[in-house]
Amino acid sequence: MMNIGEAARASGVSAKMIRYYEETGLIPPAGRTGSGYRTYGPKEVQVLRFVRRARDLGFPMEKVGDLLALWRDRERASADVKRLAEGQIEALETRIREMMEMKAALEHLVHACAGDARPDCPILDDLGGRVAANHCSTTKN
Amino acid sequence: MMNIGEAARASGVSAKMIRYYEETGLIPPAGRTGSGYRTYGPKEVQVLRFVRRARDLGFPMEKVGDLLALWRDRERASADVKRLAEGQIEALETRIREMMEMKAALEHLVHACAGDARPDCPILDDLGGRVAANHCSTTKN
DNA sequence: ATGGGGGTTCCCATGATGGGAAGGTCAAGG
DNA sequence: CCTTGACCTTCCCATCATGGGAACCCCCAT
Repeated sequence: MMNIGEAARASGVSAKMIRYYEETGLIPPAGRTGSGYRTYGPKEVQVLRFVRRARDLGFPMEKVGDLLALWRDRERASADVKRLAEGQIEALETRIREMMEMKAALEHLVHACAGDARPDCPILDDLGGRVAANHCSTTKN
Repeated sequence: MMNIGEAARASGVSAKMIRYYEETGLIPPAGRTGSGYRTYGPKEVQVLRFVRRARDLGFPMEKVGDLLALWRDRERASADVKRLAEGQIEALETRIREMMEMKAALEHLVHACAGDARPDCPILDDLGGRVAANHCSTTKN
């Protein structure tokens, strides 16, 4: 039996987060020593590592809860797990796409900017809503 | 002169956010009518649109503040603006990379999961820290 | 018994946004 | 003139996941 600090080190989840997960019901309340210290055994540490890995894969806490429930349910269908994972892949794809659009727009602007000591700057012109003078207009035709 | 609702519609920034930007000092305090309503002219709306576009490009509020300062400074060097934009591109790249790694890991797991009615699931096995039996182990040799 | 390194709870902050309550204001129409 | 509905004001709370820190208690080794 380990205390919360040891469990944190063993699982890679900070003590702060362990308490938070418990408070929000993601994980069941840990046992307590007579003086109120939380205690963790190997099984609890495994749960924490599970949570850690799922979070590392970008699952929001709520989905981690769903995954934990499936993990505990020996009657589960692997299809349910797969669905969750595919949903997460889609969520990631959406965010990746959004960020790549931002990046592309920025690269376009950066490309048009001289980046020297002069004040003229198509980046600011664009942000300010100006038409960017003569530099590849948005309505290309 | 428009009130905050009209300015919100004209700029694409919600009234709530306009007040927040003012409160945090990102934009200067708006003028007020005798009865306390905030008033906005075309110039103020342009500032709001500037903020909106910069946020759409993923700049955090702090950097938006920097951009606004450069925008207002007619002595600026475009190199300074470009540096900010390039920094933002890097920030985006980092986050994109992280998410693509998550996505790749998930795809790997999803690929290995039958996704049927049976409970056996390499996804859960992996999250639980098991070695995934005989299915392309992590230490491939 | 004392000191240092834990543990415990509770509150606050982040970043950017939305929701909502309580109360004042404005404009249009009866 | 008064009502009504849409709008404004401020203030508080919630999100999501995480960290910081205060105040206090506990355990072990010296």
